[in-house]
Amino acid sequence: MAPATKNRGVSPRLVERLSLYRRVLQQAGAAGARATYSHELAAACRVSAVQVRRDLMTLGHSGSTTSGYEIQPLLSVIDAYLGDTGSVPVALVGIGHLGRAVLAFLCWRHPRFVPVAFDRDPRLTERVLDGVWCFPIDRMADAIREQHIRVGVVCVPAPEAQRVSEQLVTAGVTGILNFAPVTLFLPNHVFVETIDISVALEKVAFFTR
Amino acid sequence: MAPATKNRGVSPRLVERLSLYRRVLQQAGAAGARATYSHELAAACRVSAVQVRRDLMTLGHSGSTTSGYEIQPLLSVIDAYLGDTGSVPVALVGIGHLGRAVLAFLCWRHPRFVPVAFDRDPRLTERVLDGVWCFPIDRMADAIREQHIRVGVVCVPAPEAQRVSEQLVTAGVTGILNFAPVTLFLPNHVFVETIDISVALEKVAFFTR
DNA sequence: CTAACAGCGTTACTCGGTTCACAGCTGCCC
DNA sequence: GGGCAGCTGTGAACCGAGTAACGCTGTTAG
Repeated sequence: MAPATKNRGVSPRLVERLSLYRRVLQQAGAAGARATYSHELAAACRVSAVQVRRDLMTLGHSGSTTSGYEIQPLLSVIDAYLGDTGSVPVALVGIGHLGRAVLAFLCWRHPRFVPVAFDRDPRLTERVLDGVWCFPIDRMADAIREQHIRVGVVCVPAPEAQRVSEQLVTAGVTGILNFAPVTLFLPNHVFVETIDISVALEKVAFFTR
Repeated sequence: MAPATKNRGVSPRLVERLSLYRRVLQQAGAAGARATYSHELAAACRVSAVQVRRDLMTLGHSGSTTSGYEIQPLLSVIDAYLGDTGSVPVALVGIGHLGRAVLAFLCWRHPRFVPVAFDRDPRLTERVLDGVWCFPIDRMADAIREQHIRVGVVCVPAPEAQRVSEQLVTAGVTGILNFAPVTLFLPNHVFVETIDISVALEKVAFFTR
């Protein structure tokens, strides 16, 4: 009755942790480290050490008992598992403050994801933002089809989110990161991850006392 | 080893769902509905119907067999449970695009949360944004203490997040919503919720295939 | 040399959350 | 009026994620 996740047999939590591990390992590697212990990686991610070992076990990766895990090979394994198939084009809809925040973040900090931006407002489009050309939204479907874009990011106001995401899906997108505080109703084969700032704040407010 | 949650005996998932229920119920009520069935509420939140009933059971609320749950009383119960103690002041640090997005969202869509904004850059402060006065960051500790602010939102770049959140905590904040892609190390009594856009995107990219 | 130690890999278990299944109730239709 | 249909409430079963516990291996100190 809640089949929002066609998990492909993989736990989303595991993917989240692997993504965290990867980031920490990249930073550690850039800082000159060559190997890490499970408890170090665990502490850096607020996770238990056995959790790290178990996760790496499911990846089929083994470390050495003497110096822990070598960073570079481990990174390769994680990349392979997460499917690091080169750059990933992303359709970003909505260039308000939130959209621009995501845009800047992707361009400067996450070169793997290559965004293409769209907005309804003609005052925001037909120009370059953070090195990305912004299209009017009626060009969206064509652009998605031409570039075989599979991932969409929805940064539009709540009332437009459903319609925009439907357009994304009909154009070929199969995974959506949604920032609008609404639940999207889309075909089951589409993976939807909603980041609901409102709910998150309520949660913090609740546990803050 | 990962005691980041001092759950207070309550599951964070439950709080998230209650927050969703509340929003849906408010919208339904504004649309003129007077009562709703568990399966309707469930569908609107992408949850199973028994989950809804069970959640409401833990709240001690009962619906009627004939017409489901009356919206107004149910809203009251949820409000009471989530601790709707009037307005909640929020310290928002970092007025870049992300910060302004959160700011606008709070001011226009979520009047319960009353933000006060801070930034390091003097070009952004000493003025009004979205009806909120923006202070330079060296006024932050005083303002938090004076207004007894307990909730903080961190929208600063990753390298500054740790330092900023430490300042928030020493000034009296006990709950933080963190948007920076880093893991914060703070005293155990502080509740931290991290929204990691980078990880979320990786997850979508992974399950999109 | 060997004994203590530290870290990894793995299995068994625990625990919390979700779902199943069913009982009870109420209105409706024939 | 009696059965039927549909909803709620809830004890019990189920499931999966995380954890504890333990054996193994290599390292170090005495």
